Amino acid sequence: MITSKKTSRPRASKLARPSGPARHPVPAHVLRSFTPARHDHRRCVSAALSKADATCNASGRRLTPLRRRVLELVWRSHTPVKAYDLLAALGREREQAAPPTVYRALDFLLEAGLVHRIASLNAFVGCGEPGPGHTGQFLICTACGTVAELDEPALSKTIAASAERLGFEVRRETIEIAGLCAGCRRRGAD
Amino acid sequence: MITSKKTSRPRASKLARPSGPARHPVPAHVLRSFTPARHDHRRCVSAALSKADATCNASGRRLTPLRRRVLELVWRSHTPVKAYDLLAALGREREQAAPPTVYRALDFLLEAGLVHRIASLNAFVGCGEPGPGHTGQFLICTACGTVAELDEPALSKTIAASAERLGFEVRRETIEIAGLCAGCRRRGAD
DNA sequence: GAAAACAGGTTAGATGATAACATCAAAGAA
DNA sequence: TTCTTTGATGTTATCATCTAACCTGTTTTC
Ligand SMILES: [Zn+2]
Ligand SMILES: [Zn+2]
Ligand SMILES: [Zn+2]
Ligand SMILES: [Zn+2]
Repeated sequence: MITSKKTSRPRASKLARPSGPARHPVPAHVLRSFTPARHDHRRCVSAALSKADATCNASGRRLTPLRRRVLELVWRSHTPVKAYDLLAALGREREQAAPPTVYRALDFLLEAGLVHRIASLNAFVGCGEPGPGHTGQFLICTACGTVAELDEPALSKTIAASAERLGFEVRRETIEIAGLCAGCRRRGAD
Repeated sequence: MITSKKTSRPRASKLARPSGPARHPVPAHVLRSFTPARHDHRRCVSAALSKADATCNASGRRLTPLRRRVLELVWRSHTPVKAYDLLAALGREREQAAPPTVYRALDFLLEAGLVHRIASLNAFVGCGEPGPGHTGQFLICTACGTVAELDEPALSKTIAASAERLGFEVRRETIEIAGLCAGCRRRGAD
């Protein structure tokens, strides 16, 4: 884990730019997702928790200790977490933990836009950029399990155009791309 | 169901064209999906079964009576079917039907590309255009439950470009767009 | 025909998610 | 403050989805 703690914000454009004519810069949190060995994950966690505090305060939602703890557990890695794994983790630190405990916390976090559900995996990941009107677009590495969240307006636009032609009104997008991340490709994962 | 059985193929272009400058024609099976009252669904079913026979023959797969029957049940509508509904339907017509019966049949049909799994619904739909290298892109009406399959190269291309920038190798796309179909919008569904 | 591969039956259980009701704490109203 | 309402969590039970493991019979292949 390399830290570089000083600068107030890691500059995405500095780190990114693998080659192509990137029309818009790759967000920092995406990069961190796919460089698990090379980043200080504690920063991801604390950033996520701060943002959660902020957005909940702003929207009048109550980020209770339990909910906050579940969010923290979700953020233990960039790999999607199963509800029952969360349940097990909770069970280790408090006596009372039943399925509804964790599912209710997850419902809250989903509602608040702090986590996303990965439908194709029945699992949950923390959202790196919580905010309104942001739909989940995910790259999922089948080798290391890491999930990176995209935010490609072009993608949504293409979908909107397609839907438009059929008179279809888009409400929710579920986009989950499975494959191999750069790291796993390099080390010849299958 | 209104029939109009005579013409050898329903003309997509005739029915479609809601307004826009459709860059490529909307495939017939997509249109049929979203006009449930206006098409002879028996044609969908028999077409699907013929194609299934053909592709299985071509690829040396065995479309056994059970598998064929499950496919037929999946095709009872353009609405995704739950595995346990299939199981119940099977149970009504034969004595022996347990979960593995239907899940194994579904696995086969998925493998053969004859049905798709809708991850966001834990359900299955028949594939209108079975064939290799074709990834699922779905529009799902939350009001009437109808699912239409898209095949938008532009969409895949956009995803590929995005993935490229991150060095990500795409293997499988899960694209499920929930919303309202034209019909349900007209009749003011929510 | 024997061996191998495959389809399906059968039993049991793992995993994922929710319903319904009880209890307690926080937020608002009187 | 005290009452009231709302919301968060505990608790129990159950439903829903999916799979492992083992067995039997049927095709394929040699
Ligand atoms: Zn991290
Ligand atoms: Zn990876
Ligand atoms: Zn039809
Ligand atoms: Zn509809």
